[in-house]
Amino acid sequence: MNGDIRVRFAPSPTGYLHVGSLRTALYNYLYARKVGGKFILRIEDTDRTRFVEGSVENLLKTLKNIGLEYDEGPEKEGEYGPYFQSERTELYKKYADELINKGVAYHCFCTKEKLDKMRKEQIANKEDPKYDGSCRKLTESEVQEKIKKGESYVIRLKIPLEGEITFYDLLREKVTFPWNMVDDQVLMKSDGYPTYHLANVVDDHLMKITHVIRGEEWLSSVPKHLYLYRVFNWKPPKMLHLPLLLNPDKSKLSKRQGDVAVEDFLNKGYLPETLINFVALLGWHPKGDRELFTLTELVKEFSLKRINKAGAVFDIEKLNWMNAHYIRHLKLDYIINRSRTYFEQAGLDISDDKKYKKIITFARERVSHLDDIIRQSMMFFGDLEFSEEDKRLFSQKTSQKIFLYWIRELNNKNEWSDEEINNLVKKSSEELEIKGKDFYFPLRLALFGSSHGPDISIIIGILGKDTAVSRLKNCINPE
RNA sequence: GUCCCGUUCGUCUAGUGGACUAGGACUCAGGAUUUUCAUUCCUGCAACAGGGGUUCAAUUCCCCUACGGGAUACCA
Repeated sequence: MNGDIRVRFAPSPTGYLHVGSLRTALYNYLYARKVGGKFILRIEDTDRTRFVEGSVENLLKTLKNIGLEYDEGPEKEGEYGPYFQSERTELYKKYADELINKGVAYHCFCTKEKLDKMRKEQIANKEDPKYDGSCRKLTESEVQEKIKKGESYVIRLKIPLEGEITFYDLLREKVTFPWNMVDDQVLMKSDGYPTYHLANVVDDHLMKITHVIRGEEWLSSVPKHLYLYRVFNWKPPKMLHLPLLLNPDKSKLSKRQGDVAVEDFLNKGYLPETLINFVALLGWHPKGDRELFTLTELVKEFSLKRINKAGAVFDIEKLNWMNAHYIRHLKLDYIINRSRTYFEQAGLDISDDKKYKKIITFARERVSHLDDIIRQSMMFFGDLEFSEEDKRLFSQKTSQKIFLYWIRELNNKNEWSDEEINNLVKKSSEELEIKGKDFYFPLRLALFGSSHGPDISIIIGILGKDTAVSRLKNCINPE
């Protein structure tokens, strides 16, 4: 029905996928899926000075890992490619020339040094820092002469000098900017690459983008963009500027105050399900109180109208809670598979499937991100280490009695069910007349390495009879 | 500085001109369950930025102030 709706996610490859960008991508994705439109990925790699080797691959991988599939983009060519701006420079040049010919753009030969100096003086004089437009006045022959001499130049847009522009943002109704606040934007840099503003407008038009959904940091650039649409005589897309994601101190979410790279979260064992769910709720909320959603459910619920206007603090505590929830409630096999890599990294042997499964069943209740699952499982591998205090507890008569009793009983059989172990717990406690803490603490400590923890039956179920017995023997006093 | 955007518990948010004693979630505190730990469950703490209007009535509409954020690059 809305097959003509086309949205895009247009990151620049400067390192990693930021969680803020993830949210932008997600909202674009959700909207496209909701209305049956197309979701396009375009790489905005026009700044070669900030380009980071490998970051495109990284970005594609992260998008894939998180489960956001695009309809057109790198490695998935559609009708409107290429989807790398660096491969479209001829196009931008063509359109920039067109603007020059129309008289709405001009060559500017001002050096960076000159511009920096101008800006500093303007600030010192309490003027608005702005290009003074000196190259606007150059005649055609002056321009040609400078070009012939090999002077480097940029192409600037001739922004109207007075009046104002009003446009409609899907979130905030009317927004008005006075033109004298808008600078003569550089369209083509001296290295022959376009700036964001030109490339973005040209590509959005050529790629038939109908809705631009992006971060609020672009709101004040809208006048430039709309002016470009006007002088090209193109129909502008609808615009929607998302509120920013914030640090706890309310500044723009940044690396300095914690993780912001999606891949880092993924590596730490935050599940894609969590990240999607959590980030979706930062600045958007469906009707009602529900907050746990799968991607598919989000698509069903999503509506641009319910996006908030105010910035949202990225609260790691709530992320942790949600991730812990998913770790506990998603399919066990899924968590088992996702956890494997952490055990491998730690060099722990998980070749015994049954044992490994039991460990995950136990440990998933106690972690909020998967890389922590190792700390919760260590005690089932290798030898336990005990403090002096632990050893004092072991050497108590009652402790020794418990250990001897259990070694003897356990050795009667090779396979023990949970129920049998629980019965043995009861029986031994009664027969030895040792109860509560005095009974459980030494036993659990000897088997598990901590006096607090799961049921004895769970511990022995994971360790197996042989390991359990050998751990108990280890705590028997020599005399 | 200037322009633009925003403002409900500490945080994410729901909400409507009167049903609001402002709802949910996270955190925190207390309790129940559990031998202990974790889980689970219950209870509690906690907000409409301030000031003016409009109205019979404003958290909800308008204006101002304050505060926060964004932009002000040959970065995106």
